[in-house]
Amino acid sequence: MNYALQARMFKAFCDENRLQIIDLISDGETCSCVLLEKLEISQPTLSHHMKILCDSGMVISRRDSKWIYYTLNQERFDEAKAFLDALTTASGEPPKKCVNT
Amino acid sequence: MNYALQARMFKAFCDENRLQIIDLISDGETCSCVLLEKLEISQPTLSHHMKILCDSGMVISRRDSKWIYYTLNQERFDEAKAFLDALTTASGEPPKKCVNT
DNA sequence: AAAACATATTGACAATCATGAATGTAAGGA
DNA sequence: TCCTTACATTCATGATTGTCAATATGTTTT
Repeated sequence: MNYALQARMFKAFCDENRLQIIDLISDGETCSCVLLEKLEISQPTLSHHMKILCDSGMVISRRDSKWIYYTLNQERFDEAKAFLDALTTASGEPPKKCVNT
Repeated sequence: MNYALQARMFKAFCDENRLQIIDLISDGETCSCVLLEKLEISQPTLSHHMKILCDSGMVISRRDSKWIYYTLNQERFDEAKAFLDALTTASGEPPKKCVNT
């Protein structure tokens, strides 16, 4: 099994600014300008993080004339949690003992 | 609120090799040598990943004479899942609308 | 004490990443 | 058409990361 996709998914959660963005968006659809107001980062940096969040599928964007609104993709978060559950559950295989006696 | 600790926690899940290690350990206490046998990485690289996993608190190590055995710290995984739940749940604050009209 | 084995640390390197200044693009208003 | 606003992209830079060879440390065996 290859874990590349899941590793990529968790990269969305590896940056404090992205975690704060997710937390803000979790309260409801949020405009870029509100995020920019609350985070102490530049506009290009915010744009960079939003691209990562959208590419990872965790966040969905919607354009309304000049503005862009973001929402959480709850399905993907559920997938992340389900993956963590599956990952940490014994998969039937008995734990192989140390190779050397 | 500061998300530095949580961002650090998720870094444990950001590498495919570490995800595979976690998956292997989830079947039961596992020796370094077994991990080294199953992963296609060098011994120093494995040691590096185990250090990250232990420092993040997700994995616990135990020495038995020459060998070191690893187990998952299930509590920490539960914390991670609980954090994801809290993060993606509306925190009461109504979503602030776009600053500009 | 010496050799063999298991794991950790150091050092070097290439790759990725977060950041912001400058610039580009798209949309609305004058 | 020009100007302003909102966001994206490009580019450069410093920091972090994953990797392995070489070496060190700790443990058991001979």
